[in-house]
Amino acid sequence: MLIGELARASGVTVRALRYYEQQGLLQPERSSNGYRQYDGRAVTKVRNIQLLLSNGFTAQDVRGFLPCLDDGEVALGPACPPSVEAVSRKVAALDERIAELSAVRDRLVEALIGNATPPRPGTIARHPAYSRPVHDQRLQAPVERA
Amino acid sequence: MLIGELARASGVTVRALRYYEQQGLLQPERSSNGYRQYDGRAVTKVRNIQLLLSNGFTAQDVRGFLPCLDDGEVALGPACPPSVEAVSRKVAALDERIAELSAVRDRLVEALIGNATPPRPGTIARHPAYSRPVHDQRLQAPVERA
DNA sequence: TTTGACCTTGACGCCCAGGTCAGCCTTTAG
DNA sequence: CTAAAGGCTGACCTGGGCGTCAAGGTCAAA
Repeated sequence: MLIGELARASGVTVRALRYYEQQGLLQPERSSNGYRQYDGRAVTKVRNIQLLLSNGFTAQDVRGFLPCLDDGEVALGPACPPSVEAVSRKVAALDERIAELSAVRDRLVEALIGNATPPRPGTIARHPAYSRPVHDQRLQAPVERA
Repeated sequence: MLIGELARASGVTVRALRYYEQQGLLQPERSSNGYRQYDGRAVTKVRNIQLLLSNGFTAQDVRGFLPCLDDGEVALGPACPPSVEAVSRKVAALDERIAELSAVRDRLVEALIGNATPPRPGTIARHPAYSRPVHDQRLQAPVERA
């Protein structure tokens, strides 16, 4: 697929795609006329890249994540100890970030509910409508449709 | 407390504090000599500001969050319907962001564990060491110690 | 009284993630 | 053959979140 199609499919701009490539996040093939050629997996990959970038990670951070987000074919996991360690660190970083945001969320919910209830750590009046959401949507798994 | 002390206490730079003020996120008192004077709650507030900024929110976004992060004295909650709605939207935005990051996290963990296990949505081989962390640290509640 | 730490307001600079424009080439449709 | 649509590179611009001087005021200790 060409760059414009990928842009539409993944919801980012053409400019952003070229920028990602310049940052080493994408390596599309080139057809004889010089046009970039992406395969179907790029859609998922680009969505994931954008997702990380829009959540406060830098392009360099994302470069670190990429080998594992790429897809199942990549040699990773227990067979590749150094990268396992690296990825573990990434997971830890993500956990930290998620915990931070969750904390802010909870604080907001507290503000919403406990009007006259000052934030007393320990026993917090919780409204059922604002209990923890599910957060279990799996990340875009590669959808080979091209 | 003076700006330098707040900076040390909250872990941000003096420059950042002045920037936050310029962006309308902080309104410290001024003593007769023109020095900024912060109270104890500022430490918490600043931490929360920095937390949001470093997680992809803009200063404008943070302005929207502030009234509820401020602390218990502020009139909010059911007594203040428009802001309740606004805050609800913020909570939703946070939930979305948390879900996104959680998804990335899970994908990474999958890469870590399921070496020869391609990402099959539904049944995913999970390693106990990489099950969901707790994420239940409450946000910095105001600690009046000054 | 002088030194040093800390404060003030500008103002310019930097990085990052793109936006935008210019000038040109290629492919498809009429 | 020509126009429209899409692609290419290069270059400059932008906005957000600060870093970093510059030039000076304030205050406590020596």
